[in-house]
Amino acid sequence: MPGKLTAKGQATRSRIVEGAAAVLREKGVVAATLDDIMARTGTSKSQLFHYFPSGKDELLVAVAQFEADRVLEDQQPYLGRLDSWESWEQWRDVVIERYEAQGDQCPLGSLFHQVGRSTPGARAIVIELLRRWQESLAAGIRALQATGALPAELDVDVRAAALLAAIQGGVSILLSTGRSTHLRAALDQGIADLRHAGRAAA
Amino acid sequence: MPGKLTAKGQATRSRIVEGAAAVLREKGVVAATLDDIMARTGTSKSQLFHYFPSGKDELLVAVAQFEADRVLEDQQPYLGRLDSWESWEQWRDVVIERYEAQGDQCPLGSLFHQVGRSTPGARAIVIELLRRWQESLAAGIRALQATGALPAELDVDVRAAALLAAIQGGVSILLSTGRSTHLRAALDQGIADLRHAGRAAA
DNA sequence: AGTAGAGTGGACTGTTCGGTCCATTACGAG
DNA sequence: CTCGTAATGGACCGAACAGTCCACTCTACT
Repeated sequence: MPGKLTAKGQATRSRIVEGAAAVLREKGVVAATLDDIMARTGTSKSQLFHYFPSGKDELLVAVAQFEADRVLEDQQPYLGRLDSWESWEQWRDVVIERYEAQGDQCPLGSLFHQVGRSTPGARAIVIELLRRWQESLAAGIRALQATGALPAELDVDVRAAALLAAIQGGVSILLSTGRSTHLRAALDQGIADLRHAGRAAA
Repeated sequence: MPGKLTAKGQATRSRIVEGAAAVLREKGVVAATLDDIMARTGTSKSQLFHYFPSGKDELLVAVAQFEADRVLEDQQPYLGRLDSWESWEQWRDVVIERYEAQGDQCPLGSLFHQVGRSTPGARAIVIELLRRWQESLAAGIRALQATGALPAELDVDVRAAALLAAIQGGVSILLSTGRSTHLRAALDQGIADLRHAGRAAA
């Protein structure tokens, strides 16, 4: 990678990453070729290798990072304020809506099946994404504990981990089957059980 | 595909499927080539196309079916008898053990990311697998209702769907990160909440 | 204005890999 | 025995595609 990037260079680089992300979403990691990305971003092959000298894999990792950031950004307004049951329901709706709209094209899932195994850096990106996601959920649970809606003894980390797994599974099933039933069930049941834990303590 | 298969033909065909399955597990769907499969199964290219005339995709679907069957077969002894809390715990242990042993090589996940999108038949295989899996869970819950351990009003289908999603998510995270924390949390929390629902009703 | 280095274009290459073809051998039914 | 069909071997093909190279242009800094 070039040590210096001029303003123009920066612009081109991000154009490549964003365009590549779009192509990958549409065609899938396996089918997408460098030529597709070139066509989409209006760049030449030499530019691709100019900004990502070690080739496709390096570009893929950059896209992965880009997409990972977007996942949380999208939910942040809701995910960051899980301090009432109402806000949990809102967040639930947003998650479902987002993934239903996205249908069976998952910007990340496919990316990591391809790259995650081989590249060491890619795995770190997923781990970090999941960590932050789970941390937000945990913060939400703690917020409810603070208001007294949930008992203090509740094991926040396990609950957050389980919830995150449920979401991931729901999404994963949505990707494989095209149906959002399981995602809905997972979120509804997860929140319901949380509420239940609150009621049981009261 | 040949209308008739002699005994020898049958044997070769399954040798190919099983060998291909092994290769796919080891190298991943993307990296595995027909030559790898030929080498592993001691067959020639003409044989591959003799038994799977439409080529790699058709073979991949056959492998997917093969693997899908194995997933449930493995768990069946436990999954088929979820009629006490004890048996649920046993099943939990088996699932975790199985997926931990398997590590980050998922016979199915990767397969469907590759084939599921394109081939119509492949998606049907996953859907059927999930349906049967969820049905077994639902049967287990109903068994507990029958013994009075769980209240009759409990929505079996949603609970089973949520549980299935939780498992899938746990596995999916295990594949991406290499850690089984979330799978454990998902199973533990899922079963705990189920028990909770039983206690609350009593 | 000049120059070093960033940015860009696009032809070219080497290889990998799915898929085709045909020749040869094994087999099973009549 | 023998003829039709299944089973097998392996050479060959062509397309797709990541990656290379070099020539040319633009930009920034002095």
